[in-house]
Amino acid sequence: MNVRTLCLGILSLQEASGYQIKKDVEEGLFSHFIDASYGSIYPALNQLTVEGYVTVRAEEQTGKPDKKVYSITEAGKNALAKAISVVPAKDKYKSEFLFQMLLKDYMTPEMMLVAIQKQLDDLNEDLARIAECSQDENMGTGPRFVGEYGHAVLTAGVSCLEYKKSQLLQQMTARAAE
Amino acid sequence: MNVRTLCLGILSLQEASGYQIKKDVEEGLFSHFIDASYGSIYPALNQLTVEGYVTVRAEEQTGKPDKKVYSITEAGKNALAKAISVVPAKDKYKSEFLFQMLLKDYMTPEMMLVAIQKQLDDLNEDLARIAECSQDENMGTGPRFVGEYGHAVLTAGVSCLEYKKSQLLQQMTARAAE
DNA sequence: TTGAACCTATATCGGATTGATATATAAGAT
DNA sequence: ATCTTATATATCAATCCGATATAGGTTCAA
Repeated sequence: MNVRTLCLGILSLQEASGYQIKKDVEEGLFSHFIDASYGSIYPALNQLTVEGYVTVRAEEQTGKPDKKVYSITEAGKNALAKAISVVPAKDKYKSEFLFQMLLKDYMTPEMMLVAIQKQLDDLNEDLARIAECSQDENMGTGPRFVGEYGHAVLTAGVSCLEYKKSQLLQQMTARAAE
Repeated sequence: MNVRTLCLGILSLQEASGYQIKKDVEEGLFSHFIDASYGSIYPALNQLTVEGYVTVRAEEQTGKPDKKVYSITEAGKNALAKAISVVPAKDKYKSEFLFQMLLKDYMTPEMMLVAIQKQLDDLNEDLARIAECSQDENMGTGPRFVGEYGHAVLTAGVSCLEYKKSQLLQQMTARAAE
């Protein structure tokens, strides 16, 4: 799945500027399973415009720079439906944290605690974001599905790490008492 | 975390060829949280050799092509310890599946079922891989930590999807009965 | 027996993507 | 006054993926 399809997907839910799309993938419900940078979003929107899958209109704003608002066309909706009606590729998950834990013999217990706490903070931040999005009563079934899946997975990660953290703290105090 | 650090990490556990590193990343305990292609592994190994962080030796094999076995040096171990003693970057998770579910209004129920089943198969495949690795009694505490975390998260995903799948099947039979 | 399919092994390259940076405007804080 | 933060678009070097090329060896059924 490339950034072009990602943009079509977001624009199928609401028209938006490049900046807003970036914000959606950074802070919205999308944030915990999608990523894209300005360097890929802006070229993608330009290409989609040329291909006729989206239209642009410049919108003046008071107190803010003008923005280009992109809207999906019928051709774009067809292209989107076609692009997502495939067997999904396997999830990609990259974790610097787990890589560190795998090599924890090279780390001090203090550094390990810092890493675990960072991971817990990250997971709880995502959970808070999902909880916030779930407030919205008129949320569609799609976002609800994604939110529930995310909640289940993140909660399991938090539980596991809270346990690991307590174990580590016990070990550290035991060692300090010697 | 770049591919150079990844290679150093793997070589700190065992000496290996570029091909073996790729296999580890694809099928080993690493597989569900790390990814790297030949196109990044081979250049990384060459660079690490020049930098003096690894050494190479050619090894002849009967019945197989010769291989270049890479070993980590003391300088390499120091560089590794330094590289992983940092606050870890946030996990990156990309899911084509969740993107599809978010836009499920553009999909048929049949296609949705296919996607959910694919995701279940992927999760169960990872769980099986972890179970297989956990057989090893002399597994260090690092791999055990990672295996337990992976097990917790993946199991939660499977439970959630099994429920979603049963709900969808009910809806489909109900609709067919009309 | 032969050739199709598959495994080990290294290497390269086009194209996609990231992360950082540049530019511009304006609100709000100190 | 000046600093930080937010909106908004754009570009680019460095990195990385996915596919492909090459080459020798094994297995096994037609």
